[in-house]
Amino acid sequence: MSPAPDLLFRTLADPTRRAIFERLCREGEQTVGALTVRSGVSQPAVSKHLGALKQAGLVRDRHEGRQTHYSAQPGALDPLIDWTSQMASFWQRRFDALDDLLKRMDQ
Amino acid sequence: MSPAPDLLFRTLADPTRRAIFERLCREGEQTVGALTVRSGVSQPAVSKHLGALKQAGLVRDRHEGRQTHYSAQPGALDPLIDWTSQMASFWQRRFDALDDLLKRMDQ
DNA sequence: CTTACCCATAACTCTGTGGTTATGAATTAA
DNA sequence: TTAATTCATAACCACAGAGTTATGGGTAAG
Repeated sequence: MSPAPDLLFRTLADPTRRAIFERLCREGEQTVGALTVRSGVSQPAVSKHLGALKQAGLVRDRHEGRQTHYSAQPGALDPLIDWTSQMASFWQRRFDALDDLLKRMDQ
Repeated sequence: MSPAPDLLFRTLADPTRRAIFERLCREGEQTVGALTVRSGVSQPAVSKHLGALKQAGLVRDRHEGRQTHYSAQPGALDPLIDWTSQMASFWQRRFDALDDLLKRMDQ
């Protein structure tokens, strides 16, 4: 199996970090300074969160002069979608099996 | 917005706990003892994880004599699915807007 | 009744990590 | 050149929480 879901869950578990990612998804590319405003934490904290998001493949950075622009990398959520639908399918499969069993018992 | 995604992400972020949930999804209802075997941790640790999963609405417990049976509660993953598709839609919307802009500039 | 078993809780330890301030590197402005 | 800015890194602190062992409550078995 892919080890990807683990890193994604860990990275998105922190509310501050997830809020930053949500802002990048909603509002598009942002500089570190812009993200720091109304983030509730200091600029170094934001930088560390962005580093974590980048390592998880959730964001991309683009250097332009002395400022760095970050943007969301939506495709990185795919392993998460895969995992959830897989869990759902496991449940569905067992449900179907139970359904079959009940039908056969009914005969 | 629903505060649900936060609890779900936090709960599923721990590998041991997520593994327990995965086993319940794959193999169906299990007792605490059965889950402890090959979990890699002690029985009290498993109990605590099950408590966290229950509080997040991810599992149900059923008491039968002196043993407790736990089973996955798949519908609880819905907020996670909603959140991911919402993030994807934000991205898509901005992509569409950019697309429009480029089309208009092209005229 | 006594013993054995299953699970949950309590009490505690220790690591991971999110937060801070301080500082430096790189770039732009004066 | 000097000063001001933007961001990243370093060093440190504090707390959350995942793990452990010890123990007790409840149920089944002898």
